[in-house]
Amino acid sequence: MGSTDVTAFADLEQARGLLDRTSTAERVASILRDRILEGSLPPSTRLPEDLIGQALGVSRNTLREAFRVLSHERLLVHQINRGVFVRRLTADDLVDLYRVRRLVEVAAVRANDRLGEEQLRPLRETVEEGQAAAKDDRWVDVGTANIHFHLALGGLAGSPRVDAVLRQFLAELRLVFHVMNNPREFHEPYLERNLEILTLLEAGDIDAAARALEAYLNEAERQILTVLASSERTAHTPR
Amino acid sequence: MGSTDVTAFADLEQARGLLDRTSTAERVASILRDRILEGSLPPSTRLPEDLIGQALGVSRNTLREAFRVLSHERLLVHQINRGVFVRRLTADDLVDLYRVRRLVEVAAVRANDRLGEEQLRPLRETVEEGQAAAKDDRWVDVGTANIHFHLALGGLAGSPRVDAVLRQFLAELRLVFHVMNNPREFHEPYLERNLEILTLLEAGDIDAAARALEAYLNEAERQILTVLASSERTAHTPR
DNA sequence: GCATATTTGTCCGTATGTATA
DNA sequence: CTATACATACGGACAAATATG
Repeated sequence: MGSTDVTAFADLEQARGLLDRTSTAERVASILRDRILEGSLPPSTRLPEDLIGQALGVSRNTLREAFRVLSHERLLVHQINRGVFVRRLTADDLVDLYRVRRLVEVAAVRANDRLGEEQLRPLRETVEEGQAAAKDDRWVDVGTANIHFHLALGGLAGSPRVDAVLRQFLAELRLVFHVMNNPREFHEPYLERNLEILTLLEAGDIDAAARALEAYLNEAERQILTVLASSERTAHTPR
Repeated sequence: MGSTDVTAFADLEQARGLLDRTSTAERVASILRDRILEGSLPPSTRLPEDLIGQALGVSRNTLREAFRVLSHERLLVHQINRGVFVRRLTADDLVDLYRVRRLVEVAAVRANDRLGEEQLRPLRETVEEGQAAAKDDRWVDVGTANIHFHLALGGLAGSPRVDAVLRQFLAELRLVFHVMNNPREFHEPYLERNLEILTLLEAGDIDAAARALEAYLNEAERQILTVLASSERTAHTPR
């Protein structure tokens, strides 16, 4: 589309094109964020300033700025005089994340008496995104589409700030998805449940959709919690 | 407790005591945050790195780390190659902030079927905090107590993350309170309304309390919006 | 438990680019 | 349009904290 081929490197030079309206620190944060969310930097990974700085070709100062924002996003934890690590979620974190999801997503759905076409469209699109991924056995992408569906649900609140916080919470949640080592088994069942919620919303039954959503969240929480509990016994949190 | 007297300076040396578990950047962020929220750094104020760095006795690198976190908290805006400024809220921001307040605070209240004593206590304390401040004509403190009351309402969700985001949104909101130049006229009426909400909660009428809260928020939004609209015509936002 | 190596925290100097009087 | 002020980003320095043999 642009000059030659862009898809190859997802690195620093990426956004260096015509509109360089972002600082180096932001670009670095973006790269690290992607790496963390896709799982190539798993929880508890240490990120030494020297190493990462050289790998990305930026100075330590710039890198530290990027670390600050990712720490604020709760994707990294900053331990003073020890460095930064990829966050490892505890069971408490997981419980709290589902608590806020229930609060925010359900409230967003209930914020509407009925839904117009422009509100339903993103929901349909993300459901289809998941179905398409499933048909090609791209189960990790199914998980991503699932997150997009729930972001779209949150979008029903019609609030940029709700969008932002929900996006951040769902990103945080992805940190724990990596412990689910069978992505198909984990993500596939939710395809149907998302469709169910969508169908209820299309039928105008907001209340039933909200209750289905709540049930969905409760079950997902319980499912992850069992896996997480067993994995916490083996790998202990670094203090 | 420590060496001599500590209460005098609220500056850098503040937390330098026994437990120096915070970095300079965090302390700087904390100082600037306080200055912004108390209004001594009003919206649109520019914060040149050199000037502020010298004033606080920190290097520009450290200061930039602090700027990053405050930008992420939406108290500063970072304009590339131009520097950072204290955020000036637009009418859209205000509308969105009240939208999320309605969503989060009301949902937090409704999250409980009935309230126990440990849940009511912080609500009572913050109401009393406001009444005490009013009796002494400390109207700015009345505003602070009001924010504390609503934080306590959000606390009914029982979620650290809800607490954190609500705290941040209410901090952001304080940016606009400064345009209300008569703090008494602005804050005094809410004393009674907070008490009303508390009384309903004590009576166990969650639904009525939630509706009173919603009405409260609608009215406050409208009130600020009129003042803000007139002030926006005079002082224009710097792009 | 100690001595040493590594890494972070913080500062400074400086070159380059960008915005503005 | 030029001059000036300022932000961006880098690299080096060193003390203090932490990890390692």
